[in-house]
Amino acid sequence: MSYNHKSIEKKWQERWEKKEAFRADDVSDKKKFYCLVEFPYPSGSGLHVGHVRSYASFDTIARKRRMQGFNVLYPIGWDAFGLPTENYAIKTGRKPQDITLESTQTFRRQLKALGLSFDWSREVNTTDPEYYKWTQWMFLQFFKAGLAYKAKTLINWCPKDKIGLANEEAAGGVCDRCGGPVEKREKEQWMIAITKYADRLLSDLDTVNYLPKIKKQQQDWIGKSEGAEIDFWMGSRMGSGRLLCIRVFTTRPDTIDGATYVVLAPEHPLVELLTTDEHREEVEAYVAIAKKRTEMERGDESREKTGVFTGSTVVNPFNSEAVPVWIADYVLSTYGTGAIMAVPQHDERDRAFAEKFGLPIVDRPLVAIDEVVAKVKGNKVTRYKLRDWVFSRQRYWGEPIPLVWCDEHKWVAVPDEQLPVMLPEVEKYEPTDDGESPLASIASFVNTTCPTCGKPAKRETDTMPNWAGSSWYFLRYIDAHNKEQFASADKLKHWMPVDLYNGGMEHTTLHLLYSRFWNKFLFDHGFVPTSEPYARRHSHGLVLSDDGTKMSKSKGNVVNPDDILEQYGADALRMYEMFMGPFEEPVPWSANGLIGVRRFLDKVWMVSEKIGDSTMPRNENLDRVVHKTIKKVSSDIEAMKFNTAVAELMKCVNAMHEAHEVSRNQFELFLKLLFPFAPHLASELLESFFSVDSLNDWPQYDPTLVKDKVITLAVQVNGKLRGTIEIAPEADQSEAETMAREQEQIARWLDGQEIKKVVYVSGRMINFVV
RNA sequence: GGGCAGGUGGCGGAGUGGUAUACGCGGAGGGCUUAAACCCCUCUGGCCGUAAGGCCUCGUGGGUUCGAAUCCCACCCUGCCCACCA
Repeated sequence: MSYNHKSIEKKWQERWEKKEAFRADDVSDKKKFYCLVEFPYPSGSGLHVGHVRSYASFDTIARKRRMQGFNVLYPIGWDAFGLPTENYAIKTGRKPQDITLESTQTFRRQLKALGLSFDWSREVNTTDPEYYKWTQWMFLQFFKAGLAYKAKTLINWCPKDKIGLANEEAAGGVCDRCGGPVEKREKEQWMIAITKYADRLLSDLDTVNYLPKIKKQQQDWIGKSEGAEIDFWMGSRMGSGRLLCIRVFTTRPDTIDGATYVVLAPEHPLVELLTTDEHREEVEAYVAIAKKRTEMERGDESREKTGVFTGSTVVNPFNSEAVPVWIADYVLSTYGTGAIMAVPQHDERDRAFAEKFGLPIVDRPLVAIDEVVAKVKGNKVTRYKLRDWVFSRQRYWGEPIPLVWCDEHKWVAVPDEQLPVMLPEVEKYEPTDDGESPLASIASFVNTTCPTCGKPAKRETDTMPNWAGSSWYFLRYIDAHNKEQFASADKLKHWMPVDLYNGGMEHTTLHLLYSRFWNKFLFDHGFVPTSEPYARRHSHGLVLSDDGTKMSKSKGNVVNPDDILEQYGADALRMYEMFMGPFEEPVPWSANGLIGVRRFLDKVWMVSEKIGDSTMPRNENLDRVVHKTIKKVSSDIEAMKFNTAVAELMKCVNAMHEAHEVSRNQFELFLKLLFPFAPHLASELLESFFSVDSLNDWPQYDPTLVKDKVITLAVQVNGKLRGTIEIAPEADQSEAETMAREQEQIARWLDGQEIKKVVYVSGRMINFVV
């Protein structure tokens, strides 16, 4: 017997929309609960079943919280700037604005068809000028605080996308966007000094509740290490008469006595000066090759160590021994000082290098760190792996950076009242051949006047990365239509921090770190009330294709939610995605699994047809089942064990299905538990039998009913199961022992044996040790 | 190479010191039906046995324990993340 999901789901979605049933109150006596899911990038292909897993699971929590009397904020919006839309625009000759509008319409329709309880009145879109006005304003706060600076740096350059990448986006030497290899290129870029916050981003992890693996990954990414900088001086003056020194960074100053050579990164500024004439040719050839190597190649640890001698020596300041200076690409210019003291005895890489080039390996005693640092006049320093954030993109589809170049006043901020700096319409979206943004070729955009002196000036033509808009969207939800401020202080104070935040593991070191930093900066300047934006962070596992691989358009194994909604309904899809496996872990899609969940919902419908009247005597066994279900489902939702919560609901319905009669009260309790998982069906049945108004409380279990009167106790002999007995749970050992011995089966095993010990665990088992 | 998470029936997975395989899928048999679908009932880890019952089983091998999928040690394998960070 199948229920009509189409009419039921449509009816309730319309009703919720009309009533604005999920609108959060900015002023309320209720306790607030801010429940956040990462907002989607509205791609042309529509919603992915992976989105559904995250949104449906958190919808369950949001709905349960509302029933529990919380004032719940569960918002949604669009993270719409970025390359996929721009590349699609280039390919099709359409405007990114039009493509984005179309994609968001598709996503909105699909999300509404899932019956998710988002507060649609707070929808935000990062490409809306009313939104990016504030992204630009926040960038200017960084600029005014001296945290945004333009620097000529070696950047990761993707030759295919013609775009500079942050280190985080170029991990492993591969472009985060297109998967192609990344090159090094020198470029003037806007940078944001996230490293100034490295220590706080690390230590404040102690104040938040993140999944342990998320916390660990952030710690590793920030990569704090304590060490010392020590100068190795040249023994004699160079030809110019200057005395040179190499400053090395080491985390092991105590091993300095065993430092038998020094290594510079090929990009180190002293390479030129230290190379003697007879080694110049060799050194220059090596440096040229090293520069061409991608990070990927240099990062390949299995690769044979390479290097070259400069011809110079410096003095180990601890023991005054002369040590040779080498150049090798296993030393990175971007970490520490770009120079190391090599201690083959204590470092595997140094050892491999020393062995290959016949450098001395000496075993010498360790020295106390403080003693070394004092003797060699070094200084203790803390270094981080974290790099500053490359904030410029030579691309069209992003927020224009609101700065003006004036020859007299250098970089000048666009005044607040002139924000937003609107993204102009252009003919072509491709970056220019020299890699500049398409905005650079629009004279009417570029040419302006200096806000300070009024003389002719030029606008910055780079745009921001799409991590900009997503770094503060959770703040805008709080006051989405405010024209005077990004959000009012009162409302921020009411809602922040986010109580629970869910997203993918792939955003742990990008979005999550950036947005924490961004929020901390705003906090330091008095714009937001909390130092940390998210009190608790969780992550969901990928929904894989049924063959266990990632779903991808190119492989044609993408499951379209529209087809599922049509055939099985929103409740079935939502519940199946919660049932398919543990929330945090990747799980393959299974069409059969979906059918199983739909059968369960049909069974709920069938049970409704046998609901008795209120004069029926109580079926106490079924009462017990219902109250156990209340207990388990409640705790499972809190622990985000949605899969076992669904299993428990299934058990309950199976019991109701088998029972001769199901009372109104029993069924009502069950429907309340079902509501956060399958809100349409539960609402429909609640309305026909009871009232949807009854959804203003979450069922409480009766502690006496969740305890069984009689339990099955396992009886073991030497730890092996030999039988079971039915007994009261509170029975003491002697009762259980007597009863067990009466069992013929058990008596046989104990016959003629000397019982050394009896172990009794009340409610669990009794074990005879013979 | 390092870190993290894992390895349980034919499949997705429950169970983290006390009856291994909850729940779902799939499969077998039966019922309903003119027939099929839906639905309902029973069975469903392996081996031995007519049965009662016994033995084996949670990647592999050891250990701790009255008792181990669960704790410890070693090894093998898979996934994810990081990867020459001095």
